[in-house]
Amino acid sequence: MTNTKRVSARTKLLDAALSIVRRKGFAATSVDELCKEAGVTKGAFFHHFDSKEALGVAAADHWSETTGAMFAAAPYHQIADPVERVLGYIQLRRDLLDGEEAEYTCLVGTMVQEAYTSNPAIRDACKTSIFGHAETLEDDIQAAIVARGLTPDWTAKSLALHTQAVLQGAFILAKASGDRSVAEGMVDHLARYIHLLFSPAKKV
Amino acid sequence: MTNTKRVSARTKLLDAALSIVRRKGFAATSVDELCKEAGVTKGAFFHHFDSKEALGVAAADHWSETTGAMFAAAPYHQIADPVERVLGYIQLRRDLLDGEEAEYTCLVGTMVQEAYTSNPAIRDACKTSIFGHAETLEDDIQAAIVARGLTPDWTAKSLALHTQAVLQGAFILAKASGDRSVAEGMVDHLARYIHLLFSPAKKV
DNA sequence: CAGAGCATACCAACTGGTCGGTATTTATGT
DNA sequence: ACATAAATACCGACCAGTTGGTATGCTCTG
Repeated sequence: MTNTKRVSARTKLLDAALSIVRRKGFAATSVDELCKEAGVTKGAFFHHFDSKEALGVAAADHWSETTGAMFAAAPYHQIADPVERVLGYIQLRRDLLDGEEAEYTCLVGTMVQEAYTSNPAIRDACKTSIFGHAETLEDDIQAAIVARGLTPDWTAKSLALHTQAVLQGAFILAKASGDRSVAEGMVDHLARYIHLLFSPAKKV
Repeated sequence: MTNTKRVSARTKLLDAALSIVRRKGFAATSVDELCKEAGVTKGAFFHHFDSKEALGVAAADHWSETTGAMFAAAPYHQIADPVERVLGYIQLRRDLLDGEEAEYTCLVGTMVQEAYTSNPAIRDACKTSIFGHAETLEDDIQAAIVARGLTPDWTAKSLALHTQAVLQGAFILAKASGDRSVAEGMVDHLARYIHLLFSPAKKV
């Protein structure tokens, strides 16, 4: 729709939202604060977004796009064995925990807790982001099931969602403890679970 | 300290906080709203709590006490086999997902996401609640390790925390999707993981 | 000059918090 | 047992600052 020459105020506001909302939550983040961080005025804000709620929806979409592009370009996709590919994804998520300071958490996981009853539009945008990302894992998991000749009593979809649940939960424990390394322990358990599920040493 | 004959305003405010904060988040819950729900006035609020922040800390503590008492009284503790006892806990958590309308989520998991950078006192109270609850599982898991004669490369503590991460993450996915049954799928995966870890069919 | 992009000034509603006062217990002295 | 003093619990009007949102106008570019 818009051309967005240079760095538009809209993009700067969305980036500011990603940063501040992840730290403080959506409700605690004021429009003024967003504008100050982005270096624009309130007039610019309400020129690009009809309301603070609309900014929340746009931020969730923006999050889906940026993270989606990042995971799509990740090298783990080139691993031949589908089981190793799934484990490659989990290893990537583990590596990301050591990333930039306090920039490791998930925007939509944070927002949806505040919005799931009071703000359907934001909740739906968060839902699309989380479940859409899970779908990118589903094919690899299904291929892994076929490759190992399994006939599990669980679905590829449910396991893909389980990985997201573990990651979201790991973020919460990391935030509560103030120590990101505890999250690594959770991800290690997840990797071990995947390993056990697809291990040929299983019988009965 | 206080005797709290009848139903004191303090208790009513804490109960109101449990209800509203879990639905809307801490920042989006106003003091006025809390008072209205509790049926008391602002004077009562600031008589019992120095600030809204102090209410948040007290609510987290209140949450720890009520849920702690509930889990302590649960029948799964009487299961003889420690592995089955751990699975009994997970089954209980699964059953709770079908509980009262929108009353299945965790107060401290919601609050800590908003408070972990901006409010150390609340964050610490949430940390104590989550990690304290995890500790009640640790002994059973350790006993299970001994009972099965395992020498795992993971600790009872890390597995206890992993269960909490799965549950917290399951809440987020349930909120995002508006469907609590997806959370059941995550818990089932957790139960399967526990089963595989302590399964005697494992080798190498 | 038309319209997108943005800035400034402004507003009503709401925010957390204060303050003087009153009702209700509880503690104490006799 | 009873009066009284002293806390404690609670009320509700009020406040200054902040909130999301608006109205208007300037300034570019095509």
